[in-house]
Amino acid sequence: MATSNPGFDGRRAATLRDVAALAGVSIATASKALNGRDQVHPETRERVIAAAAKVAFRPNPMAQGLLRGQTGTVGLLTDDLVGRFSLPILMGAEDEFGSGSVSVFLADARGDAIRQRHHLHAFLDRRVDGLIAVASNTDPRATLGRELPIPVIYAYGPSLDPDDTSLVPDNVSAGEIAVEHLVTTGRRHLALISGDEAYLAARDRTEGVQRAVAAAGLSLVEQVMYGSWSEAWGRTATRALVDRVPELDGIICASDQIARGSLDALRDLGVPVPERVAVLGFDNWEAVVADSRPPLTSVDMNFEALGRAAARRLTQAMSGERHAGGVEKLPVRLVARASTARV
Amino acid sequence: MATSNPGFDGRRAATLRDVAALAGVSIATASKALNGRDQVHPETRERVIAAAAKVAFRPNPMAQGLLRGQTGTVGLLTDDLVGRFSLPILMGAEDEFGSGSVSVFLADARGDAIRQRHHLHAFLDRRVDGLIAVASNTDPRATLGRELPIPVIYAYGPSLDPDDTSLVPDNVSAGEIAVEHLVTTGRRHLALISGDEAYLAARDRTEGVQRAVAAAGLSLVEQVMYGSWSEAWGRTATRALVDRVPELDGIICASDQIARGSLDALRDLGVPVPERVAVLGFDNWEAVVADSRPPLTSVDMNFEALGRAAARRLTQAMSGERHAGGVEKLPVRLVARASTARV
DNA sequence: CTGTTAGCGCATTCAA
DNA sequence: TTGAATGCGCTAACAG
Repeated sequence: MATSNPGFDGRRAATLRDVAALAGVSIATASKALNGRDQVHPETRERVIAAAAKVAFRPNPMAQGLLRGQTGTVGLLTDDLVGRFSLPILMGAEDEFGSGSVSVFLADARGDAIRQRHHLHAFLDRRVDGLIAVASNTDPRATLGRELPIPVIYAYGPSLDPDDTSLVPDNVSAGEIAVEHLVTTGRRHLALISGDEAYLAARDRTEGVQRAVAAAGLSLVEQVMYGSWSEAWGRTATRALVDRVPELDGIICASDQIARGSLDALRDLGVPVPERVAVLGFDNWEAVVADSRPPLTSVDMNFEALGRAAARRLTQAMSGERHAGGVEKLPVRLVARASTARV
Repeated sequence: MATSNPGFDGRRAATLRDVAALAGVSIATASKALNGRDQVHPETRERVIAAAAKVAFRPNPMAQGLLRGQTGTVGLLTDDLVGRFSLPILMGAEDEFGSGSVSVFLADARGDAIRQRHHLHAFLDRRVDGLIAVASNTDPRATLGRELPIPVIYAYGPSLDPDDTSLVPDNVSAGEIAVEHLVTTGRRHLALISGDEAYLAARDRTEGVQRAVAAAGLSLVEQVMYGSWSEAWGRTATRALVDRVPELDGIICASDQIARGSLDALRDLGVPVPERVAVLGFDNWEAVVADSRPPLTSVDMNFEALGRAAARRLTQAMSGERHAGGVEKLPVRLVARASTARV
């Protein structure tokens, strides 16, 4: 009769007890059978497995966690959930973890220190096994703490504490790659329209550009122009450039948005791209590069790969590997499109 | 001597046992004291609280969860983590939950059914208390399942199952609001450049536009133009429009990107905006509306509010409130900028 | 090979 | 007012 059914009721999630009862064995034996321990008769194991399948048994992670002192979760603490930059990183990390058996907690501090502490403590209270801190820009940032009981990987914006482990895109290399591409495709009179100088990303890209220009035996046709990250700045700077430098044949813009502004200005001025001037941006932001006229060559910062790398690093650290710490720069890549096509 | 220290060792997280030992009471008493149960001497309570503070005691959520059968976690299952649309929703939800005591698991299925099932089961295995499913567009989608043991809220893309609870932006209303704004600011000869007709969002916005145009005693100067969601389509359609309809004085574009293309085309053609033609978009995508020439009026879909609403709904459902299910449409709002300024 | 026992950390009986 | 005992679901000793 139904009333004599001692265990599984169909609504509540099945427990090991239900499985054991159904298979007619003890809880311990059921556990061993399901966990692949030897010392279990093959036939018994089969019965248990069948019973588990029948009631759709899934071990309660809280019980397992309580026992082994681990939760199988990690925290993703971002400062900029809506931002274009931190998001692909976050996605790469989620992707890397999600394919395994760790689950990812998400929290957005929005660049606010109070909220950051709040979420950090929420994560620690939850007993996450590790943490990835994703910044909203590449400027070095305060550490989350030196004495945290779990490993932390900083992604995008590195920690100021050299003992922490940080992964960042190589913006200097990005600048170099940009120049090399333009030089390779025959440009000689290059200008750089940078972004907001307050950002390390702007200064790093500038450094890379200058280094590669010098290495090519050239020099920029005009002093580096710093401004903002906007299309408007790209337009303004480009108009000034075209005015002052007739021989100009390549414009490096420190972001896709600036480049988009530059393209629009050149169009207004009747300067053909790429025939007379090549234009190149950074970040390879799909929404901008794909639909601009012409499509925009851009340096992709490989954010998703960065996120995956951070996840792998964290996994290593969580499994006990000790790392020296420090900042590791990850490679970037150029995506060529029509705006720099050889003429 | 240090060796006689029975409890807290400084590295391992403090347990209630440590607190109790330090305060010289039993575990049970410590528990009661910290949880505000009465039947505890005020002085004892103080001692316990002090001890807890001293060792930075935080209750282990796995132990608590095991006991009460709840995890205090929810799952956020999105189909489009990088997408502009689902992301603000996700952010709103995270925001709403994060301020409370529930933590948010994140998983991205990328529109893939296999991955979706995988993550769904991962969430269920984790014993999340509830789930928010965020789609990548507003088209109705398959339910995650009728017999799930936890409440689910569908955000953005509604579930096909009418028993499920779904929250979506009101795209029809969005179309109406757009027309009303243009009519109010004196435009009479309106055209609609829509998006990809395969998307419900495009058809809904069209419906709203047509309804409001009729209500204003007007009619569109040209048949609704369906195409893609791109700038290129905005440019193409606009050129055709200007060619065919000299009296045109208002263009409604079904997305900001289309509108951006429209603005660029009008600029190329020498048609002044907003003096001769007003242009309006949808989604209020900051990166597009702010830096376009002129800044673009757009209908904001209030995604963050939608995310927060979904979170609140889920919270209610998790605390036992039964809801009828069905699709609820949430209000949108127009953000006026220069592209539709009254002349 | 299988079952009994113990315990992860906590909250809640119930007895003192 | 306090404390000993119980159990959430599970795994790992150990004993049979």
